[in-house]
Amino acid sequence: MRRKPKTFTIDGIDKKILRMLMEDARTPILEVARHVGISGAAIHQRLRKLEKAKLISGSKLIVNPEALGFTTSAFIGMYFDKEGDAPTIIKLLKRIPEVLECHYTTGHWNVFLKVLCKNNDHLMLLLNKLQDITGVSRTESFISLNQDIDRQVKI
Amino acid sequence: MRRKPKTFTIDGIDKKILRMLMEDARTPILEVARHVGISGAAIHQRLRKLEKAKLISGSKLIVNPEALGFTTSAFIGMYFDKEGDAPTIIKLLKRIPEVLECHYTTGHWNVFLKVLCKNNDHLMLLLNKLQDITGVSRTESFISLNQDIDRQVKI
DNA sequence: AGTGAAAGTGGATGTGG
DNA sequence: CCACATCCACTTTCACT
Repeated sequence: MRRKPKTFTIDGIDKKILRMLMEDARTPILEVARHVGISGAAIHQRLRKLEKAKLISGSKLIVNPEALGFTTSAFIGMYFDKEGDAPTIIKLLKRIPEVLECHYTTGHWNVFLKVLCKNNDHLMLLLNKLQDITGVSRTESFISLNQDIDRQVKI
Repeated sequence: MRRKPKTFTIDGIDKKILRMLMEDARTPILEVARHVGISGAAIHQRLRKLEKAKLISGSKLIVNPEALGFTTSAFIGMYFDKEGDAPTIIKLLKRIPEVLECHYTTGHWNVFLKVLCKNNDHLMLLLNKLQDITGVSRTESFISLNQDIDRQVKI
């Protein structure tokens, strides 16, 4: 199945709308309208257009993990015995809530995870759990002591 | 400055509210109310309480980078000549829009980046730019071929 | 594409249980 | 901590430009 080029031309007004809502998805449309200088109805139409073009894929409430006691974030590179084990292992990883991201990567590892734990003890338990998965030969982990940048694609 | 333990007790209703809004921050409060079985006013009060407790740190419109032509995501580990160069280098990294995340890490690297580029050529240019930063001695990069999991902390 | 207004719905708040 | 009722603001749609 061949797809057309998915890139979509958006103008300066679209950019302003997106930039505002990327910072706060609950900003009232009328406030956006005042900011960009067109009517609320026009903003509404543009948002529908952007959604239809799949440029907007939703909105999320952002929770602060630290307030829930999750203070240890880490990256984990995993080596598998066989490349072919990947689908099965990934299915298992999806069931582990501490795993926030899972990437297939080039380079050293088969997959690369971003995980979130309450503390170092919790992370140790998680590492043990990951290493016990059948088909996992080795893991390498890197604790994130501090995250200085966290943002989306620049519009 | 010593801080009290920031963990906060949230009950099952709070969890249901958060889970719904984490999937779609624009879900009407009244719909949440119907779902959890209490009034809209009560949901509103709980949300204010959760915000005051810093458990909610905002909401974001999620844009789909692929629809904008950004199809190459990668991780980059960076080595610095001196640890002390970090603040200066991080300041420069903040000005590079392709850098979406920047983590101080234990282990191999001084910092670890998540970047987003349009394609491999674009990534190459970015790597050159990063390597040209004064104080950067070496970089290692891992292209994410596919991301299978992307979520927030489990409530 | 954008405007303006109309109609419906949801958000915010205070009083009371 | 929650329900109910109120008021105001916002969303959504439509006819027109």
